[in-house]
Amino acid sequence: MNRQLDTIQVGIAEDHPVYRKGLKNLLDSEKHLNVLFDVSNGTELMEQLRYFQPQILIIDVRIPFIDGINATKLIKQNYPEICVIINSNYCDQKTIHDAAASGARAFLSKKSEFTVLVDTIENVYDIGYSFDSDFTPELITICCKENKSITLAEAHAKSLSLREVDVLKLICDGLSSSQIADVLCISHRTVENHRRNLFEKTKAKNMADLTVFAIKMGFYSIQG
Amino acid sequence: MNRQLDTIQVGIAEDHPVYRKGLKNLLDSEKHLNVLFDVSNGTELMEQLRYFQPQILIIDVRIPFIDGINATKLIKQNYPEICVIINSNYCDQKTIHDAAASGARAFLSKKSEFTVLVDTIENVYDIGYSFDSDFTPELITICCKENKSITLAEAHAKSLSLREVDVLKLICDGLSSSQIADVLCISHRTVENHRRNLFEKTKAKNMADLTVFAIKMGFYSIQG
DNA sequence: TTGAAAATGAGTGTAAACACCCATTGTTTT
DNA sequence: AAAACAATGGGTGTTTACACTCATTTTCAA
Repeated sequence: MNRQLDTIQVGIAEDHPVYRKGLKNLLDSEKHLNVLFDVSNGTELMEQLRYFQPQILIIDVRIPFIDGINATKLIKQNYPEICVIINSNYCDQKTIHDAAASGARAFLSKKSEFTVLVDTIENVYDIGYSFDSDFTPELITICCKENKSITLAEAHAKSLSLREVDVLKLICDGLSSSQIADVLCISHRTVENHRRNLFEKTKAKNMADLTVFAIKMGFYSIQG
Repeated sequence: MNRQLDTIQVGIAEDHPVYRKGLKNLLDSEKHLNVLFDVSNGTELMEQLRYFQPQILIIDVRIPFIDGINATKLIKQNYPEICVIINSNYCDQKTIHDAAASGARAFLSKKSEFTVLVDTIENVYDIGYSFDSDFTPELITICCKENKSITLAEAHAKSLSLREVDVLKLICDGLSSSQIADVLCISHRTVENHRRNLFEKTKAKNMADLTVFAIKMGFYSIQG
């Protein structure tokens, strides 16, 4: 493997802007790496993948709309040649196991050094996976087998449509249905329909409940 | 203030290597900013400060050995001219309050855009602090000068009564006025009165707005 | 101990939320 | 070509939120 000749195409899905921008710069400054795109949520990720297929994807577990694990499942089904590296702040057994089961080729703590990240990318590119010694062969088998299957419809049933997210954010801004209608230039009846669908999908009982959901899921961010 | 002529010296204390390295690069690439040092924990930070005193310090709340809040207290005592910007993943009321009370000049969410970070650095450099609109100048004065313990809610025009907080929490649980009345064994008219007072004191426009306030101020906690 | 504020309760409204029903149009999946 | 779904819009209701008015009792601090 002569890396001098190869340039590895990388994609980033990460919701913290500074981390994302910083990581993109760091990776781009590596001669053999090129960042094809960087996105802040799961929906954007799936959209980008329609047009750009990097060899390596670095995905944070907690990203909005479609989380890192579900995104990985989708990617394994629709773009099986793309290798996903799951990146997370938390390294509990469940997270790591879920990552492996979803089809990720590597799990990386956010506490890792940058050189470890680069090594991981190279390992995944070269031999297809990179799990550290905590990973039993069974786990690797799990991640390499195509056992888990998830349909796009299933993922979308759980996730919200783009328009629904627009409405949700404006609800959290404290706007009424008619105010939201004005902002989005649509009928207030349409807004009510979106809101109705939001209630159905989120199982929220009212606006307060919906707001808590939005914040919990990262659709709406407190403090800026 | 002609920023062309000034180069602001910045220090970084952040335990996540990739974030730290990425942030350093991003800041260094700004013409008017220069990163004097970047460290991964509180002990290293205090050691570096013996030799290098940046004008601005960006400190993560959760760093090893000496956490961000205690480090800020030490810095306020020993290097009062250094302006600390507290950076955190979590933006709950307690964290923000602790940051302000420890003598930090700004609080910044890790979900903020890089441009917001740069703006914050410039604001702190120019006018000495940068808190969002929830922080009144009075609160900043109290927290920074008198070092008095005060909650954000207390700082609000009128603080919330115990009963109002009870009602606020139940609103966030998604209960209607009559459901809250049942839980608290009072009339739904009383609940409406409390809710009315809550709107007055918080300047919220509706339930969604009120919920955002409750979470922002730490009356209601998301992380179950 | 007196007066302020918290906590309680109510009458009468209007506006908004929320629950059902329904349809059309365009895109994407199968 | 058919099925599924997103996004749009509407009709007709009931319930709840929210605005403004008012009063009583308790509690706590000046």
